[in-house]
Amino acid sequence: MGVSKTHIFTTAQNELAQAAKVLAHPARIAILQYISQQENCICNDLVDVIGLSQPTISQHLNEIKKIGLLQGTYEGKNLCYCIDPKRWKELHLSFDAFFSNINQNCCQI
Amino acid sequence: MGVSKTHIFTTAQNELAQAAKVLAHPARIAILQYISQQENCICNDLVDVIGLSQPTISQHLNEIKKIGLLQGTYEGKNLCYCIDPKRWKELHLSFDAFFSNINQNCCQI
DNA sequence: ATTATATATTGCAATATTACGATGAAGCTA
DNA sequence: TAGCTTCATCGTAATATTGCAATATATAAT
Repeated sequence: MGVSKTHIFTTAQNELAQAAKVLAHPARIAILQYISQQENCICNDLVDVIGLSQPTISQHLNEIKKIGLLQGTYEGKNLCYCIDPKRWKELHLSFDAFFSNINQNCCQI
Repeated sequence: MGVSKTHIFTTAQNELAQAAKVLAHPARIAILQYISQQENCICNDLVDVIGLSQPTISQHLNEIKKIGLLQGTYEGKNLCYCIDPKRWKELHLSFDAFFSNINQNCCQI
């Protein structure tokens, strides 16, 4: 089989899992960390900074873009990728809500 | 190739990605949410609550256990799985630090 | 128009993940 | 002991992910 049974879970559960999946690769963590620290940036920077090939970086950027974390505009021949701060904040809140919701009294030993 | 080049990233980046990978499946989100709300729980509960087979639940629990998020003890024939609140807090802080670290001035449009 | 540079897409190979039936191991109950 | 319950592990099939070479596309500069 190998297919995730997404239909048996809630939308919120699927969305959080989807977001986590984007963060579930060190290259994408590194890319997001780098981008979030720049005034602007282009893909070619990332190839040098991260150390993966240009097609691979492009694919990772695409994954990040899929969950709306990037906003990009062409400036001349260079593509300027930036974090969408609104979406970033949304995800921050989602993860925070998930981690905040825990019963600390669960069978302590 | 298909192998993640973990060696070109920092330990922190790999660890955060590894933690995110555990959250990158709706079943594991659901399991964690369920367990964190219970005083204690057994795998058989989860099979009914989540709706996946017992071996699949067992595998998911194992993934969650790998990053130290579960502490479990046998109580009679039943296994009592619980969240490790210390580890939970650690991960909460890691994700929080990641999301807090953003330069909001990045080329806004 | 031609060339150079930057990014996207395609195709493919290697590996990882997801899921479950079958089976095994461990403990309880009678 | 025999049967039952609970959970882990094995084996296997389907699908997803990761990575890159090759190639395509798009803009800039000459």
